[in-house]
Order: sequence, then C-alpha cells, then structure tokens
Amino acid sequence: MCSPQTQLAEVDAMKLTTKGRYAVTAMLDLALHGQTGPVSLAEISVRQEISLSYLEQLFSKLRRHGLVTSTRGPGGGYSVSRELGDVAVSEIIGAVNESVDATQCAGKENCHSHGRCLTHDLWEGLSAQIEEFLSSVSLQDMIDRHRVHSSSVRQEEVIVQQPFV
Amino acid sequence: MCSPQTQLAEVDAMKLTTKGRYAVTAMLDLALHGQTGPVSLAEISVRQEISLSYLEQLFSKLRRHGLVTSTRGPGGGYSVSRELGDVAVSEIIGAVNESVDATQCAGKENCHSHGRCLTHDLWEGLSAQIEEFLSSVSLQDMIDRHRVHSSSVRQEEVIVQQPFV
DNA sequence: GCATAACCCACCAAATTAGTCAAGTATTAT
DNA sequence: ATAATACTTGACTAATTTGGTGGGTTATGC
Repeated sequence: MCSPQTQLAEVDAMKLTTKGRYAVTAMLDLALHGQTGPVSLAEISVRQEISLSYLEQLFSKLRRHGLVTSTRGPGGGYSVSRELGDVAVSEIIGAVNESVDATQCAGKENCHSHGRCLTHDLWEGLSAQIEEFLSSVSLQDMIDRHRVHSSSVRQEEVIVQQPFV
Repeated sequence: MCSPQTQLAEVDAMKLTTKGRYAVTAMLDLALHGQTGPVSLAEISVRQEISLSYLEQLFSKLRRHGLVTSTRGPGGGYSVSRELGDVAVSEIIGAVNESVDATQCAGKENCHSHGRCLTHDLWEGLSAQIEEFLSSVSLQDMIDRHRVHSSSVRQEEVIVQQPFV
C-alpha cells in the first residue's frame, strides 16, 4: 500500500457490504432450517429473496472455504459443515470477499518515513479490531442473542456479555 | 426492506469500504497536524496520497455533518470542530456514506410473517453491534492506542481496555 | 490586486456489485 | 435406465460505487 506502484491497493481488510450481508443472511437461513437435513438454494432464494444464481456464486465460495458442505441429488442441498458456534461471521464475510489479491505490497517495506504510514497504521489497528470483533461472533451467538433480546428479558445481560474480550 | 417494492433496499447500516477508510485517514491526518491551525486539503492530499478532488467531496460531507470547520482564504483549511475524544469513527464513516435514501421502508411494517424477517433481524442486531463498537472509538482513542502499542509497553493494557462496554 | 484556498458542479472512466442466462455434470428415487 | 433434482461453470450484463477531471465561483490575507 505504501509502495508507489500500488496506487490504491486493497489491503484485505474486512469489508462490510451487501455481499457479506447476503452471505451471512443465507448462512443464518441455513442454520435455522438445516436441522432436518440439507437445505436447497431454491428454498433460501425464496425465503430470503436473493436470486438463485447469486446464491450459487456465494455458496461456491462458502463451500471452497469449508464453511458448508453440499449434498447432490433429489433432497440435496447445503449444510453448515461445523457446529454453529464454530462459524464466525468474519469467516463468512471473508469467504465471499476473497479476491485474487495479486497486487499486494506484502508486509511493510519502505513504509517508515512518510506521514502516510502513521495514519495507515492507525487504520490497520482499527481494522484489526473490527475483524477481531467479528471473529468473536458465531452464527450460534447471533441466534442466541436474538432469542434473549426478543423475549422480555432484561437488557443488562445482553449488554454485559459482549463478545469482545 | 421487507416490502415487495423495495427490492434490495439499503438499510443504512454501517458500511466499511475504502471511502470510509479515506475519510478516517484524512481526519486522522487533520488530528495529527491540526494543532497549530487549519490544515489545507492540499497538504493532506500529498501526505495521504488522496486526490484533492476526492478529498473535497469527502470534506464537503464531513463539514455538513459538523465534524470539521473550514477557514477560507490563504492559510485556511479545515479543522476538527470538536475535541478529538468526541469524534467517533462511526460518525466519520456515516458522514461520507450518507445517501439520499428515499426508497426506504422505514420501520417494520409487514415484516412479521415471512422467514426473511428473522434473519433480517439477526443481521440488524449484528449491524447495530458493529455500529456501537465504532461509536465507542474516537480519533483520540486511535491515536492513544497506537502510541501505547508502538512503544514497548505491555500488551495487556491494550487488550484489557477495549472500548466495547 | 492577487495568490491562496474553500466551495460548487457537471461529467466521467474504471471497478465492483448484483444478477442473468445457458449449458453442463453429478446424484438418486423410482 | 431415466427423469428429476440439484450443484457447477462461465460468459455476459446492468446498476452502482469509486475515484477522479476540469471547469468555475467566492472569500480572504498579504
């Protein structure tokens, strides 16, 4: 990012876009409806109003990252491949945001003299914190927290037990 | 988002893109160099390698949101309008990501029967947490934390004093 | 007055996102 | 076997966002 030839340079920081939201939404649908067996993308497409082809793109990446497993044939579909508590939101978002990432100035080469690099470091630090935060939230967490929240339980618990260590 | 006419519907959730990063970076530059007076966009442009015109776009929004004040004429420039501890990262990112947002299904209208809305709620919950997290980090926090981190002080402090309450 | 800088605006090229379409391949219930 | 179901792949496109140009206008310190 600091070398001249890499003009704008995507550091592979956590990106929060609708793409990631679609992926998380779909994974949540899978988590909620997948107890009895595989869930077809067609079902998810209808329930979540995401186009089937777009879901195929997303799940192709999710599968390559080992987050879901597929079952072919009639009655087939996708299943979450691990326990819900072991699937972090950051993994889901990271999986669908994967890029070829060829042009990356790995590490910090000549990045110590310019004023840019201090702010660069500061942003990296924040970025790392966001990622750490999203790493600490699993699908199970999201479901549990919602359950607690939507019932008339005290808010205190929800706020105190934040995932950030 | 749940009504049929709103197909994809941007809920105004926190978006983490390069645009927001540019804004935070520029604000940090302002914070670090603005002690002696206003800082011109030209300076920031050189230091942070962001085009002047793009900075103008960003600061136009930052100014309209009251995060910076401008001083015209020679020796002029921008200043952070509040104390650094009072400027949250979430405000900066939110300011530059403002959208006209006309087509929005405000509130939750007919959103209680479909399966979509549970996952929708779950995402909203996470989104709120991310926003809350970013709200708790100020420019001053970022600078302080970096200072602590870059000197050879124990890591413990940094980890323990996380901004998330 | 003049250079400096904020401000404003319309327009644009490239990249990314989101979605479509079509032709496959694999699995399995029957 | 075979049809049905479901996943795979890739090319293609529309919409949006990103980042930038280039033209100007206004305010102000010297």
